[in-house]
Amino acid sequence: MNEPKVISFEKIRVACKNCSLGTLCLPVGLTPEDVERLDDIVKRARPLHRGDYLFRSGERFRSLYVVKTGSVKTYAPSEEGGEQVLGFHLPGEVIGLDAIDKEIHVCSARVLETSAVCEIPFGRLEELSSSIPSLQHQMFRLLSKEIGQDSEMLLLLGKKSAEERLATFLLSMSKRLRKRGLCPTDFYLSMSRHEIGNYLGLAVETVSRLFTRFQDEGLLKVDRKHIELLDLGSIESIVARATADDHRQRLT
Amino acid sequence: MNEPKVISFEKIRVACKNCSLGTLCLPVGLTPEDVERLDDIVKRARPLHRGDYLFRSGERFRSLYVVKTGSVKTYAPSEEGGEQVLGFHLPGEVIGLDAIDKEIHVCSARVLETSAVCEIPFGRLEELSSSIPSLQHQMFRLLSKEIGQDSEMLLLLGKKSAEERLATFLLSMSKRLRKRGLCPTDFYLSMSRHEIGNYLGLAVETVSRLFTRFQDEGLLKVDRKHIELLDLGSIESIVARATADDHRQRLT
DNA sequence: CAGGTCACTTGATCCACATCAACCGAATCT
DNA sequence: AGATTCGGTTGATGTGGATCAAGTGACCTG
Repeated sequence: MNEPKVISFEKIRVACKNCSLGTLCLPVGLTPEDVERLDDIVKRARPLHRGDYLFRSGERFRSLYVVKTGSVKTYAPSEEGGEQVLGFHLPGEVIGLDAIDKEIHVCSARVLETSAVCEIPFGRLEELSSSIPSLQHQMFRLLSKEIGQDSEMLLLLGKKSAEERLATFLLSMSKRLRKRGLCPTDFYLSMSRHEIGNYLGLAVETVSRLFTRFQDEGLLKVDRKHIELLDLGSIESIVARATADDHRQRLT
Repeated sequence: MNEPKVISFEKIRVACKNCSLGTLCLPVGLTPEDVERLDDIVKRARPLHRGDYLFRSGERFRSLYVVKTGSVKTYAPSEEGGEQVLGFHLPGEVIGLDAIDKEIHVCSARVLETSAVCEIPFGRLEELSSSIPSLQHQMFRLLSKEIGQDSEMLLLLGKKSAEERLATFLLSMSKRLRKRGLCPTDFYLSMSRHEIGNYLGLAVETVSRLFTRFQDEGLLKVDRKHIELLDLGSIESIVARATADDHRQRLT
C-alpha cells in the first residue's frame, strides 16, 4: 500500500474502496475487484448546501444518489406547494429507487444540511449488475429493503398513535446513527419540527408537545435541534406497545 | 395455430407464453425466446381456496408469487392476532418482493377467494436475470414500481381524510380492473369491510358509513360486496381534491 | 442594536373519526 | 325450521390530535 501524494484527489477518485460506508452502501458483499469496477462509474460528489436539490419531481431519471455525509429529505410535492415528506436519508442510504420504473422522478430530494452525495448513473449500474451477479443481488436486496421499510411506515401511519410515531422516529434515528458508528443517544436533528410532523402525519404542534412531554417524563432532553435520549428502554417500550396493542385489529 | 388435443395440459405447460397477463406480469418487453426460458422456471399453480396461505410471516423466502386469477391479501401480523393489511393483489401482480432482502417473509399472504397463483423460485429467477438484461431491467422496474406505490400509500395514510381514502381505494380498484380488461365500474370486492378499513387505516364503521354516504350522493351503488361506480368523475375529484388541498402542509 | 422574521412552544377550542352498543339479514349448522 | 354466527349497518357518545390563536426566543439584517 503506497500512500498517494495528492491526497485529496486520490481520496476522491477511489472513494468507494476506502469509504467508511462500504458496509452500508452498495459495495456490501462485493469483491475488491468488483468494488473497483463500481468505483469507475460512480461520480464523486461536490458538496451541497442546505436546500440544494439532488433532483426534482418530474425530472428525467438518470442516476441514483448515495448520501456520503449530511442528510437529505425526499418528498412528494403537490401543485400548491404542499408536500408529503417521504423520508430522511443518512449517510450510506440510496435515493431515487422509486424512479427506475417510469424513468421519471416522482419525488424531489433536497439536502437538509451541508452534505456530500455520490451519483451513480443507473444505466451503467445496470450494465455492471448484469456482469456481476453479486451486485445484481445486492441491488435486488436494496430495492427489497426499501419496500420493507415502506411497509413498516404504512403500519406506523395506519395504526400508531402520535406518541408511538414520534418514539418510533427517534428510535429509528438512534439505530441508524449507531450503525454508522455515531452516538445513538446524543445527536442533532437536521430537519425542522414541521418536517418531522409532515413525515409522521402529525401537526407541528403535536410534535412539539410530545417533545416537551417526553422531556417531562425523563425520556429525553431537548434543546432546539439537539436531542439526548436518556431512557432508550422506555422509548423502545412505547414502540413495542404499538404492535402488541394491535388486538383491537384482529381479523378472520 | 393448431389446436392442442389435450387442452388443459398444454395450457398449463406453456402458460406464460399464452397468458393473458403477459403485458402486466414479468414477461413485459421480453422476446418470445426469453419468455420461453422464464416459462421453464415458473411453477404453475394449483388452485387455492379462500384463506389458503401463499406464505406466512417468518417463513424462509424461496419464491415470488404471481396472481393469475382471483385475489390475494398481504398483511403484517402481530403477536396478538392483530394485523396491518399491506395490500390487495389482483391478477398479474407479484407478491413477496419485500422478502428478498432478509430472505425471510416479513408479511403473510392469503388468498381472498378461489385463486390461481404462479410460483417463481427466486434463485433461478436471479440466474436468469443475469443472462437476460431485459429481464433484469424488468425486475428493477417491478421493484421500483412497488416502492412508488408504497409512497402513494404513505401519502394516503399521512394526509388524506376518510372520504378521500375510500375514494382512492375504489378508484385504484377500478383502474386496475380496467387494465385487466374487466369492467371498471361494476365489480365484486373480494375483501371484507373490516379488511378495507384495516388497509385504509379506518374503522369498519367508518367504511360502512362512507359506502352508504357515497351511495346516497349517487356516486355508486352498493349491495354487500357488489359495487357499481356510477359517477367516476366525482370520485376522481374527491381523490384530486386531496392533493390540491395540501396547501395546509406547505413547508420551507 | 433596533426591528423583523421564523422556528418553535403553549394554551384553548373543535371536529373527524374511533369506540361502544344495538340491531339486522344472510349464510351455516343441527 | 330454529338457532347460531358473522359481516355489515346504524345510532350515540367520547377523544386524540388538528386547528386556531397568542406568545417567545433565536437569528438575521440593515
